[in-house]
Amino acid sequence: MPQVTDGGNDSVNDGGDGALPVFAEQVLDLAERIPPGRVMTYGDVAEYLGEGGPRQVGRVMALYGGAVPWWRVIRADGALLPGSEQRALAHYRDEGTPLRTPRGRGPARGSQAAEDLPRVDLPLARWDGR
DNA sequence: AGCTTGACCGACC
DNA sequence: TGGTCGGCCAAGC
Repeated sequence: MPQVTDGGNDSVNDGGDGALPVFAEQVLDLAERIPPGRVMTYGDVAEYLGEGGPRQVGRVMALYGGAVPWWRVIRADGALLPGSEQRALAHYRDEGTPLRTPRGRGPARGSQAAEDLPRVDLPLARWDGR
């Protein structure tokens, strides 16, 4: 095998299907298979795949998240995406995802943020892949 | 080759 | 309850 002609184009080692890195495909596939009413944290996804870290998962979602139910992948603290909270919240209410009200059950006490955005009840809605 | 940033996480105060 | 610090992994400049 006479030289490899330097193969200038190294990398691109995607599954061969295209411009989508394998890791990204894994993340998207997993995101799609998350059942309604359930959520996973970035760290969980990374741990489930056994590769990369939470940040890499976040990157993939940021780039290709538009093709999957991005609202089912959230941060470890249960906070929703800034700017898309309302959109995600609408999906949660529709899917019946366990939510946790900021404080207070019952009659709200005056001091409260103008919006009272509920957060996802992670311990309850967390999906481990089973 | 090195530095900065990012849809992050966990520990600590 | 919430803000800060360090660590992790990859991409962009």
